[in-house]
Amino acid sequence: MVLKPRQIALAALDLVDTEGSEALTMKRLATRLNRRPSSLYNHIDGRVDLIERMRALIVEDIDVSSFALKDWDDALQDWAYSYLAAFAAHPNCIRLLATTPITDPSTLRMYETVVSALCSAGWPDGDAVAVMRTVEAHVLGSALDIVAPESLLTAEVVPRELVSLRRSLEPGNVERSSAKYAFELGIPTLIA
Amino acid sequence: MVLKPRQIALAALDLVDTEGSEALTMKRLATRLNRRPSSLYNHIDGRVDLIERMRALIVEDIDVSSFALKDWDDALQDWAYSYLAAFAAHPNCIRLLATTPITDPSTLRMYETVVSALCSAGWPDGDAVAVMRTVEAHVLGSALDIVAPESLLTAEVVPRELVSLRRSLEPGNVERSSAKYAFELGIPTLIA
DNA sequence: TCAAAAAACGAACGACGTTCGTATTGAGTA
DNA sequence: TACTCAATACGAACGTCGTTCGTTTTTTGA
Repeated sequence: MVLKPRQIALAALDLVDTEGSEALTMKRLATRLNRRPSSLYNHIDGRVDLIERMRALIVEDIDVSSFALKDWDDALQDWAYSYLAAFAAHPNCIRLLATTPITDPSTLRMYETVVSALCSAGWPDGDAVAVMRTVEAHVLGSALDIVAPESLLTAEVVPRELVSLRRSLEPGNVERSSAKYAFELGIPTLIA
Repeated sequence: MVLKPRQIALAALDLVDTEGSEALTMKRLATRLNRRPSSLYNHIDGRVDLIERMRALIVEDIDVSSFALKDWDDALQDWAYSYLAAFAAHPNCIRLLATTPITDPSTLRMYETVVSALCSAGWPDGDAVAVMRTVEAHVLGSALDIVAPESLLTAEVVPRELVSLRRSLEPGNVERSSAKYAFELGIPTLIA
């Protein structure tokens, strides 16, 4: 049972999925792989490299095929949906990835596909990446909100006096996600 | 020269503003205050408490007065602008605050004001907080993008083959911010 | 002036990521 | 099958981090 970098990243992904992003330590990861922390460095370049490999695994699930088939606005919408779904499948990873500089080649290749399509559709060079990142920022924000509403704003910490906020945080807000989808759906039309 | 918690948070804010979020260590912060790390614990409860105090300082600059004066949609727009401006003034703090659970009372009070106004305007309890967080997510995403375009996606790491992406990342994309503002301006109307 | 409270300090702790030298494993070849 | 050499696993160690504790120093206020 030789250890491959991809297996390490998969184990890390599962670790974060099941125990949260703060559980991602070399020690705990090595334990899951029946190794010692130092052994992992024979396969990966360190923690940030590990996170970039996790990013690559998630980005694998993002579909960019629409850019070759549809108009830029429809394709952008498909991309946003696929992007959202891929990150929503690994909610605990979002904050981890959002705070690590992107160096993963496959992610950059995805960006290239999007920007290239936008440029071909007539968008100026400077604006194409802006459009893409605007959509991306909203997708990431939505993903954070959809899957982890209590991660940043929890009902327990809200004082009793803030009645409106408390009432709104009661568990009856699952329909928020559909609102998010509707909102996200409006993005491309808005840019157009 | 007695040390007050607010001064510590202000020093931390300046430290992160000038040297980046990774520079926020107790040692470096204490050095700026002519103290030793352990001394800080006589005034603050630890690192997360410190970050919450930094959040409070930034939230101070967010204006919610419109909710008492205007319709909910106009007020929401004013709030979003003010929110964006407050965070854009401290770009290096955004990732720090976005990854720390919110417990700061003044921030929660701001949320209460927003949600309360939305509820008074007829929004259902469950949806009010969703609307607010949707706008907030977009504001944070935009703030990250406007002030730190190279923080996550830098031109240096992009391989030579990805020509469209490289071309789009050349320094001629300052006008993106105006696009962001236009985009953000459309949010309330979109929700309506 | 002086006692009590507040604050600053050094030392120490455990956890973390990481490096290094060495032992062990495993794959390919004689 | 036996051997060789590279790949891999390992323990020990390092420096940094946040934090705690007991003690000393400073500040406060009566």
